[in-house]
Amino acid sequence: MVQSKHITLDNIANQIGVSSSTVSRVLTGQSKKYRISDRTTEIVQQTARKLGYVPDQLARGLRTKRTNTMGLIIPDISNPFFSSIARNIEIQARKVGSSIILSDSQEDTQLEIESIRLLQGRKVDGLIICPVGEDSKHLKSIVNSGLPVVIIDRYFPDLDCPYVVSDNYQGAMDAVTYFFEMNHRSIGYIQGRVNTSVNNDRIRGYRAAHETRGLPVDESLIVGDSFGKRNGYIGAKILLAKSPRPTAIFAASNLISLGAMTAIQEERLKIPDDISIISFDEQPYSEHLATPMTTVAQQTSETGEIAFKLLQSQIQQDGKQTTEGIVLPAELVYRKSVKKLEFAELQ
Amino acid sequence: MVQSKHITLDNIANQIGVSSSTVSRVLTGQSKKYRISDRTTEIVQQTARKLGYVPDQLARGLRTKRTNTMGLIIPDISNPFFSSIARNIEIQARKVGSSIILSDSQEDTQLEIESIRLLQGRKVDGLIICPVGEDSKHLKSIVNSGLPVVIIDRYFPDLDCPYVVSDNYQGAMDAVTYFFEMNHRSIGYIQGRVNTSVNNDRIRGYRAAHETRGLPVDESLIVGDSFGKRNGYIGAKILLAKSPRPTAIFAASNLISLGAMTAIQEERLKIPDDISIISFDEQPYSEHLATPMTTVAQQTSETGEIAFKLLQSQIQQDGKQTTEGIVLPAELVYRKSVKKLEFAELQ
DNA sequence: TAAATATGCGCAATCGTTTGTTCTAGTATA
DNA sequence: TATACTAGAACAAACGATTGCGCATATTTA
Repeated sequence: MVQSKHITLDNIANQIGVSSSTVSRVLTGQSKKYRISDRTTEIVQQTARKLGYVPDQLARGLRTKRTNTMGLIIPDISNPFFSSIARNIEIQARKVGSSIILSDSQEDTQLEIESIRLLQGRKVDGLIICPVGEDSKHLKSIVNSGLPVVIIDRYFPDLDCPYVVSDNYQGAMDAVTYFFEMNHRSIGYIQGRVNTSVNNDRIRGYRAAHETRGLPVDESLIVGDSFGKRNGYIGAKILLAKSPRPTAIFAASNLISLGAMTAIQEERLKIPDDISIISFDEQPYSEHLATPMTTVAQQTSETGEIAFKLLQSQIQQDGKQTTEGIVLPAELVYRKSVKKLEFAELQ
Repeated sequence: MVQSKHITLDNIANQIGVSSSTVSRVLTGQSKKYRISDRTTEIVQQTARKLGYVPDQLARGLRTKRTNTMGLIIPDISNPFFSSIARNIEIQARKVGSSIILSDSQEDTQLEIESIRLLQGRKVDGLIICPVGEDSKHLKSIVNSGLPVVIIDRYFPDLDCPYVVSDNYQGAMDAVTYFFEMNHRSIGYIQGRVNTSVNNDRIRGYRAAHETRGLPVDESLIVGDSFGKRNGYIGAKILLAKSPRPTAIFAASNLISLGAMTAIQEERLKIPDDISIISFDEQPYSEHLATPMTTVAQQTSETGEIAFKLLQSQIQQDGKQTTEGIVLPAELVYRKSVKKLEFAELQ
């Protein structure tokens, strides 16, 4: 293999005595358009192949203003919910020859802002962001700058930008309604980060379910402030210490329920006999848990695919967005973590 | 905000009446070296900040031959084992201002090869690869090309390239030995992709544990051919159908054990009463499973961090690698999925 | 006071591609 | 035979940043 270093268009051009522009045109499939002869075309292609030419995307991007690269900013890629989305974005990207630059914002708005800067410098064609905070100032400024952006998992009412989210309202409503149907009346809610759309919508669903039944919401049953495992643990500890103890817990994420389970275990309580639980986020392991978990499943692979396609079309239309937002249904997956209370058990 | 479009060095230079080279030198912190006056330095910095200058990494990379970008090729980013590694790589990268281009090879060698090409074109400074197949030809050719590469999770004896792997041999040995200590004698092994170093080493450990005890290996107890969930399901089905049935199953990955659990459930068997199981890969949910799972824990975050640092130092030393390979211990996490057999239960 | 050195910065080439324009033959048309 | 096309390809200017070298002044040294 004569792969001395890096083969450039000029290398090829010199090798066969044509100009680099000719080589470029052939290799980008513009032979016809620029009337390159079949013979020349053939020779160029052969030589390129023989030398193992790989076009320099930096140079190309510099010239064309298109890098076929997209930025993906995720709060925590190790969370299977996000990594599943990421995977589907990557798979779509590959299909059209795009690459994904991954940025883990570590649930930190400051890092998120830094990531945006970084990715802008890398001249990504567009950005898919799962924003971490309540504030959308930095997002607004980048959307205004004309860079195509798609938001996932969250949305901001005052931000004019396409988004893909689950129907968190309906999902929470269904879950809590199901609790009601199983005769639960005291349902704790371990929420995620407050003031995010995800959380707001789920809370709204939680309240709406109560309202529909004409039941008041006990505000002291709403605890927590993050989507992490630790918060699940703490939230459950608090809920379980109340008396009377709530009979059910609604956990706002897979990590929250994991933490909650640890707390429940520590208190030597059994699911669902002592406490019922429903968790947002279906996971491969949900059915294999000590008590198979009733969950609210979000469509992660669809989220990824749609987000990418939304971004793509936005890029192709040169930043002009046509779609407003897409809401994907969230579906309750029934398992064993909710007990049907007999009326005798109710206080 | 006067962020018309993209601010370049020239924009700044014109604005304040200096040359773009001066601006460049100031902004890259070379004022002293090139004797730029404090006054000029100050003005340049202010103007750059005011205009919101973000250096074009494409142009910079084209000129400097350094992109501060690394490629990461992973078989399945939605697998928490890999996403955990990916996360730690990204966190390290961020610390030094590097970006990660993520490529999901979808367990397909062909896609892996494509990914390598793609990333080469994007002029990554280096590559971290978790190779999917048994073949290392394509890896060898890229290592020879001088591009810094670090292999993770696997290694190839004939490939001169730094790697970071778990001590799969020891991990498997410990697991199987523990089975023996609990009086198991018939231990099924649901293996992953054959002929990968991971699998080879685990098999070696499995065999060595037998050998140490002077016990023969029943080859029919070694089943399976992939690290996926489906294979776990099928493998378990096969093992459970044998008679006499093995008393224990060693699952070569988190996904395999997940699949195996489904099969075990279908057969209406209980862990550990009817069948004991140990799984490779510790997961956040391991302790919350129907039967808390005894696992072989790999150090995923360390793997990511070390891999990145290995790559970094290789890049800084301009491709000359000094390290051979790093083996991280794998630790048995004891839980409840292994039953101590009474001798009466042995055939 | 002449020579030497220091200070502060600009010139212009370069990285590898793309692309609008131009150039040169050969061929067709009038 | 002069003119007009056409085919085929080269020229050269970008894109934005970096960097070796050079060029003026200003200051110091002998």
